[in-house]
Amino acid sequence: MSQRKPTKALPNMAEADIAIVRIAPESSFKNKAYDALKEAILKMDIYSTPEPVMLDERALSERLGVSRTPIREAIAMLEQDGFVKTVPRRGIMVVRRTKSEIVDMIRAWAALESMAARLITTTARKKDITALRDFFKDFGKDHLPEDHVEEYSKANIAFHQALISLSESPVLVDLTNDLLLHVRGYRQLTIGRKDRTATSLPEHLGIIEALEARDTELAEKRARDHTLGLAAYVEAHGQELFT
Amino acid sequence: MSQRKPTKALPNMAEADIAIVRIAPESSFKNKAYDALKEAILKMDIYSTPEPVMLDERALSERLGVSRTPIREAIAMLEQDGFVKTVPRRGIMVVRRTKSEIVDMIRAWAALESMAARLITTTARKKDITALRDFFKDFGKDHLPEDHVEEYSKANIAFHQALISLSESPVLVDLTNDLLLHVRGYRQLTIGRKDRTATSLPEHLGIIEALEARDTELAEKRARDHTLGLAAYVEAHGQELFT
DNA sequence: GGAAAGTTTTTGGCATACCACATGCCAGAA
DNA sequence: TTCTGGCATGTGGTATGCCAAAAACTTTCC
Repeated sequence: MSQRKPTKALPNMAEADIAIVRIAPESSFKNKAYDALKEAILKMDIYSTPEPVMLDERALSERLGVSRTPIREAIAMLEQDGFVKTVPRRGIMVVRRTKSEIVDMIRAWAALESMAARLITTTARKKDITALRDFFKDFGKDHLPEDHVEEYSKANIAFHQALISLSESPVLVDLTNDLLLHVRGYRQLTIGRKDRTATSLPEHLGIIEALEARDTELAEKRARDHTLGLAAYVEAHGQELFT
Repeated sequence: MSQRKPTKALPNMAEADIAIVRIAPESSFKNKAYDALKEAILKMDIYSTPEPVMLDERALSERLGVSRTPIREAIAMLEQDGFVKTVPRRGIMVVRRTKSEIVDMIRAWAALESMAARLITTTARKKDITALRDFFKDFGKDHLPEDHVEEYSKANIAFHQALISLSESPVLVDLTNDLLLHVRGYRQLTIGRKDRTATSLPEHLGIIEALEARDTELAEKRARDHTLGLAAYVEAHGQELFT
């Protein structure tokens, strides 16, 4: 490897200064297809119909304007994620999770989030922890969460994601996001329920207080119990959602 | 779109009741390639060479005797797993993890395993818990773990996997297995170290005791602290492994 | 009529051809 | 000798076409 002699930095070409921006690498069709399909799957309500939702390679390739090859690669990736399942000569079906699977995922989420809380007590900055309260600053006596379920649900998700992020652990962040994507299909049906919403906010504040107090064990426990509470709720009341 | 006539659901074939198992769909080339490549990647020592290990689609397709298409689909899956990273027109490289990434993964593992321990105290059968001791029954005063590092390391992994399995949580099992696959490359270099091995076995026994006692909080704490101890160990002593 | 047999259509799996871009080598200019 | 542009070559990306199996549809025959 030859050393580059630091001669004159640039030849004195005045025109070299023209605004040249790095050209965009622009993602491949494979990745574009992956993103598009993933979004579509997350958006559709797969539990509203009795029979499973099927996908068709050729139809998709036509809809997206690319050939089947990148579509198939995207499908292979989605299958790794557990969003679809392809059966040879039958079709590609969007995976429907059972209630116990969802509960199981929420438990894993609880595990990861409690670890995040633990880490936060030892590394996060005070101001970042306090900032978590902002997600709920719009809610109060005259703006109750249980009266604005939709709005609260969004704040809820944002809070949890921000919380995990504070751990500065990429693995925890990624794993949790993956789990949330799978669970989210139900969230609009379960998290938002009035009876749970009422207890949710105080618990969140309790977690933040423990974090601020740098009480590792307490923060971990509160984070865990809060999310395990959701798991128990889904387990108890989610039956009607899985007709 | 033509309506599908709901004719008779099933013909009454009495002989359909004999134990016919769906004939093996005999995995596709895509999946075979995925398995083969995954195994090969896990087996290779990617940290021994300075420059990254590269894969070549065409070479692989020739070696495995299939076309590039299934190979590419397998690569796409491995990329989802985080084992490889493909850069357009440059190549496919086996991902090398940094020390902090490994430590991060071990922390997530600790989170999941402590949740598993928690669940086990409430659901597992006594005999299954007790059976966990068997993994270490060969070790004693005249057969010290620190003198049979390789053997102990295997028992160690088997123990942890059996432990997680007892939780009967597919999500915890899968997530942990994935993490272990990534961490394992280091395990032979770190877990097996004498100084840590000596403290490992007593900690394992401590976990088992807490499980048997159905002490949820204690079991969770011991499982967590044990694995966090490994994380701390790697963080402190693993530097030389990431030259 | 209706069921069995035959035919067409659908659908994912795979192979192959070609494309675009990154690199490296090299001849020719400076 | 050094630098520069062109060209050969390597590598992943994409488009197509064909195949086999399963499902859907038609025809035939009792």
